[in-house]
Amino acid sequence: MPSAPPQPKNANSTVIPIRAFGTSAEPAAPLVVSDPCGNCHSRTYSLCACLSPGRLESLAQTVMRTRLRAHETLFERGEKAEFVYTVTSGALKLYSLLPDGRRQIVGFPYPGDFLNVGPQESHLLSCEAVTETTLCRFTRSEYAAFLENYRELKQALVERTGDELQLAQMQMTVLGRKTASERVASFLLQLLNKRSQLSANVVHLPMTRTDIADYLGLTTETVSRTFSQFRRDGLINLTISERVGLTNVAALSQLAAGLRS
Amino acid sequence: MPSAPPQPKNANSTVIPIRAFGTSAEPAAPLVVSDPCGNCHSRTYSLCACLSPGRLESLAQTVMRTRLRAHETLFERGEKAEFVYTVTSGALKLYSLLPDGRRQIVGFPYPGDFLNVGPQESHLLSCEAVTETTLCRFTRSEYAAFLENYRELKQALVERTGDELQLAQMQMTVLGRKTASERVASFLLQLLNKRSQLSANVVHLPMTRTDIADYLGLTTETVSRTFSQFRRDGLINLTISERVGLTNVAALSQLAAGLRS
DNA sequence: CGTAACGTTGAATCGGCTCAATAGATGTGG
DNA sequence: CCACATCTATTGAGCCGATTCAACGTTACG
Repeated sequence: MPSAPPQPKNANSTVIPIRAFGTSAEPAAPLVVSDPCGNCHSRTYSLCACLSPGRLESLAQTVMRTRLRAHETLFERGEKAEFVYTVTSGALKLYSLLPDGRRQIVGFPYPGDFLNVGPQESHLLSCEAVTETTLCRFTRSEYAAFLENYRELKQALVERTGDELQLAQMQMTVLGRKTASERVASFLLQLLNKRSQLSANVVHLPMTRTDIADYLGLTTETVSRTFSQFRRDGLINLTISERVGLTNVAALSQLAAGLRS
Repeated sequence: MPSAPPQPKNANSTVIPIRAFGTSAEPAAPLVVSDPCGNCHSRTYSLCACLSPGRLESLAQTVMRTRLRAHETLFERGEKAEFVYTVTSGALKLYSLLPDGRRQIVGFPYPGDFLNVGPQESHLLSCEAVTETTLCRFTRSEYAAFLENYRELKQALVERTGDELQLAQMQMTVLGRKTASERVASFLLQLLNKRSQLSANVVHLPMTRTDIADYLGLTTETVSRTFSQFRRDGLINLTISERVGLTNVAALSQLAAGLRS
């Protein structure tokens, strides 16, 4: 592991090393970032949103901003869980693998999402970048100290984790009881509510069909066929494979809820 | 709703009204309980385990112990979420329903489990008793006050919620990627690690085959067939339908992990 | 008993999977 | 710029695991 470059501590302009993790051979160059948290796009909807400017600044002192290129691994199942992350840009996939290679993606962490907040010693899931992704990284002890000292942060964490649990429970319903087209419709609508909107009712699909399939408990072929069917039915507009226009959100919503064919 | 009977406040012997909720017509009679928390079987593994005797006692002042008969409803989707519960005995099912009646059970809350901890205003899931069940009930404001005053409780809650999120993620893998027999094997092993053990390697199945099916994303018929197959293969011993002896835990574990036929 | 609810078993069907071929997109080097 | 390789997405044909539909067995209870 390369050691971090020296880090001058000016109030408003700090050198924050940005490193590439995982499978990549050469680390990316350090980058000068002024007021890293103040300029952070995801700050308004991440956990940090609950912090006052002063506390945010003290957070900025310990944070290590990191970057992953597409397909690089952030951590793998079984590794010791040393760090805690917030996603600031890009997208990740969080998944579990069965011994024979079957994969279940349990979520696509997006900017503002927190990673690895559970109390477990080692990772139970693996995580890799879907696209180029930047994150804020804390050691678990730094993180624990912040939680102890900043009660509003702990409160926000409780609420956030509760929300994620709810999301997981909804996804269990998708996986256990919905048909292929209901699953795909649910997925598209989920993205529409996730800041991944390009323009009105147009969502970006940074993940491959295989990723979508592994998230929805289907195969690539079924996902592809379902997209084609939706297009034929006038529910979506699909020119590039990673750009979907939802032309009939009402019908998609009904489908996702199980109210249609 | 019947009003609660008067409640003398002796230190060691308190009248705690026990009421039946939900669909039942007539409420059960109040019951005198001495030292309700000290005698509570689930105390050692529920959230309360983190509290000192003194704080536990102050908790006992505000708690309302309640009872549900089998199949009674604790709450339904859409209802205002007024209360927070810990299960002290029995078992519940927590589920979501699609408009056409398809059901997904997302968990079977057992003694020690917490219910309704999320920050949401109204219930997103429904919950009903599998067997006769007793719970401790707090209003959300009492609960919030305890969390603010007893930091160890909030910490325990963070950890507990994180654990549940993990469990939900594992269940997503079951629902999205496992075969019928892998699902049933996973379920049996999950129960084995859940204090539902009757004697060595014998688990109690208080829920119906339909409940199991709705938890595993299968049909009753498939669950039943899989049990029969397991019996033929010498993996389980099934004389009464609600009592399963796991005669070959190693093989079941391999099956559950996806390492066998 | 009779009835109702739950569990088991069988036969036929079907939704989504597997296998296979083609099409499109992206990148590389000559 | 094209030729070629690689990777992803799409489409088709046949198959299979789980469902559906149906019958029967079992248990609980008045």
